[in-house]
Amino acid sequence: MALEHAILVSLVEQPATGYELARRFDASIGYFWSASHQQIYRTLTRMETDGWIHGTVHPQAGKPDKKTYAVTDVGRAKLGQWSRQPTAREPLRSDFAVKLRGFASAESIARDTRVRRAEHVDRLDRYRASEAKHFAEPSQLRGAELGQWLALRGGISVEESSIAWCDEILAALEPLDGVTDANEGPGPR
Amino acid sequence: MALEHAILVSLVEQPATGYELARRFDASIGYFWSASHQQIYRTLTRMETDGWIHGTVHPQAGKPDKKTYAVTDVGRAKLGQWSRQPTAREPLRSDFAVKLRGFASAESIARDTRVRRAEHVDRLDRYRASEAKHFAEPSQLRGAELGQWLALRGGISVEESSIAWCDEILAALEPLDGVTDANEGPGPR
DNA sequence: CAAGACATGTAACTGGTTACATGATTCG
DNA sequence: CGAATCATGTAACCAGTTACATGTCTTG
Repeated sequence: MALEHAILVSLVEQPATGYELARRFDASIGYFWSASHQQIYRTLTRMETDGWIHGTVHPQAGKPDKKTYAVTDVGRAKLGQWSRQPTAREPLRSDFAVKLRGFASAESIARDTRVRRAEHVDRLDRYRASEAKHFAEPSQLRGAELGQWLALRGGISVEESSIAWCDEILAALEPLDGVTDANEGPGPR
Repeated sequence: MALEHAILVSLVEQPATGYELARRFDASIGYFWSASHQQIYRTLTRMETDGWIHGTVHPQAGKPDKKTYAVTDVGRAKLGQWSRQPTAREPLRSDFAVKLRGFASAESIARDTRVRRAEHVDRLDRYRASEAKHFAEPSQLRGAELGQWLALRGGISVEESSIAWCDEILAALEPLDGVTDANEGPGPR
């Protein structure tokens, strides 16, 4: 039920076509809510039917038409309503943690952990760059900007603690190097 | 695709009935992979059909029969195979972060944040208690136990950073107290 | 100009959620 | 003894993923 609201948040910030939205969901808003372009198109259709957004078609010579969506008053109202409602607990689902708990192979866990660590470092860099660029003076922020900054702070916090966790795992696995098993010898990968 | 594997991990640790599993998914393994009892029953049926687990029926006088599931060799093999495969990135989905970013009402965000903070504190306490009880001497851990401990460490790390984030949000909102709006006056709740 | 990437979508499948069902046990 | 809760499930619906489709633009 919340993809719709994530789309509203994004369209309120700036109207967009389905394609542009899809790209925002690969970055920015996508850091907190992921969605594929297929989902987005389907949801946009439903939202327009329901009158939450309104699409304006721009014919393009030779190309397929573009349709830019903007939030209607109804949409704004729905978003406000949803935002004010208490948020339910957010259940976790981490394949990685399940694997770790099962602990079938120290080697593959170490490999996974290194990959994850690199991804987290990458994200953290981007978050920090974004913070430096857009929110140099946090104490001055109000309203929507403050919200954006706080969301970003959450992302930074998550990434930092994820990296720390990866380091903890790698440190714990190190002493096991070579000790663990027989089916990891050299060979094709 | 991973509920099955979470179930395998849990059943390897200790065979159980569907109901017992459902309760484990409210705690322990459920901290990393949530699932409702309906999902669990459905998945157990499929897993038995596929030969990953085997259920033994215990007739009970007056009560409905109990069925205890244990992992078969096939299941063990499947689990090992899955565990050794690289883990895909885990997309985030947080209603809370989306709301924060939309920032419709400082009041309701503060309320949500306080509730979340309390939940995180609660979990953190349980994790820490569990750590103290089961993993007093982490440097001695090996294999499955090490995995369990590292997973728990991840939980602790997530909770700690979530609490810190909540505090940051509350600190940023405080100066706005009373400034924000008109529709929050005293009244029934 | 053919091959690949970009831009925009539909359709089918699968996993997760919500609503309902049924009998036993406990408690006021 | 009736209401609430425990224990165990089925069914229908909805959201998310994967696979496919189609036309354009870029580039070697």
